[in-house]
Amino acid sequence: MSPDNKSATTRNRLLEVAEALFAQKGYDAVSVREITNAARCNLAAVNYHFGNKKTLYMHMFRERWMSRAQRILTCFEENLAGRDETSSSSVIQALAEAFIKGPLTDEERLYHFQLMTRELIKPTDAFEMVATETMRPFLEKLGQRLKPCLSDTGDEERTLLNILSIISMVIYFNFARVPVSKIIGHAYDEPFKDRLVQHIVQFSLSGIPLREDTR
Amino acid sequence: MSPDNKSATTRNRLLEVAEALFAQKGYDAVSVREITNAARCNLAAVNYHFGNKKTLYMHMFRERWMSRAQRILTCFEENLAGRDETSSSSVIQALAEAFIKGPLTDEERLYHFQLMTRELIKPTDAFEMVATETMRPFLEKLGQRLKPCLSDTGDEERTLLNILSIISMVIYFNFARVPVSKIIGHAYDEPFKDRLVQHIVQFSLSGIPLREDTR
DNA sequence: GTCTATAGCAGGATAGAC
DNA sequence: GTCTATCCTGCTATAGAC
Repeated sequence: MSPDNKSATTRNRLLEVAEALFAQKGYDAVSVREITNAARCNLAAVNYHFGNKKTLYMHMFRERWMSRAQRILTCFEENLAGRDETSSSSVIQALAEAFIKGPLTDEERLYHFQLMTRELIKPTDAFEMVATETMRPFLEKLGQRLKPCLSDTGDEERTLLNILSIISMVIYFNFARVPVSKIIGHAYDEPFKDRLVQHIVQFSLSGIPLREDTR
Repeated sequence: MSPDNKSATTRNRLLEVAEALFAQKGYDAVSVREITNAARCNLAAVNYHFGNKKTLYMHMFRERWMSRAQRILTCFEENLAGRDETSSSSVIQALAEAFIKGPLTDEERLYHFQLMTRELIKPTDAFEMVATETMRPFLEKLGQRLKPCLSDTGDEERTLLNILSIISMVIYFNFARVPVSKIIGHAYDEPFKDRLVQHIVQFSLSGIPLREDTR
């Protein structure tokens, strides 16, 4: 119930390195030995603290991934608080900034999106947890913000597709950073992130910039 | 050099089941035993035909994934041939249809995108191959088609971001079919795919549909 | 080309000393 | 709570019969 400091830090180190390794390599590609070596503790520590490897993964998701998602959501609302909350561009910019610039370090952000993308391709028990406790409330909140701005409020499916499309860009430009960097020819530095946010806002609001005669 | 039919079919069965299993579970989660059992052949067959597990994966990517990508590209160009090739909506619709409806069965399409997404998260040697032989030429071709329609032809980065944003939606709505189905409340049937293509075209051309006073 | 048998090793998990 | 030692299962890969 009240673990002493030493056990708490071992437990936390395990969660920390587990997140990094599971994100980079995927659940099956990481061995418990690799995790405990990286956390500078004994092989048996995983079983002592979490019972088994699978439960470590679930605890990692609950205690680290979901709290990060919460930080992003909080950042989104703080971004919005300082702006016109009823304008669609404010909402989308607040959203894009929370995800692409946001409160996370570049490393944290990469791991966060790698883990989520892995769950999207091959959902585990963690996905159900994330879907009900994080994604659904977030989609609801986002829907409430955006619906007043949308013209087709009657069509629930179209509204959802619009929101998911914005999310798809945010996800893509985060989890596919390595190949995107290769394609555009430079790294994800701060100026580029600013341009990326601007691009997402503009694309979401009016699509690609078209010459008048080619629509 | 000229394998008889029997060996060819064993080899092909191996490639076929390997693709399905690697796509669904990821490289490390699939054992050679599982593959050879599913292909109804012997454990040693993988080593006889491909040397080792890793080489099987690479051959699978080269012989199955890339030929599928080629079929999608061909479909894109056929879609385009029947329409106004200079209109941006034609180009985007041809693109979205090639990927979302296209020449693949639903199962093939799912595997195709799962494999690509796995390579995006954690690139292997296959990614380099795909990047140079498939993605780059495809981006070039797409760029040539779309650039004449875009108004900011001077800014290479903005052009790329626009193209990547369209691609991000196509990828997302394919690889995340399961969660998207849950969110929208029904399966990816043909009518929905039509609506999805229309949505992607419209979103790409003009973004979310806004009420006049909320921009 | 296909099979069986097995070498050789790495994996998750546990028992029990400290 | 942390460690060492160990069990046992399952893995990749290969040798060699057919």
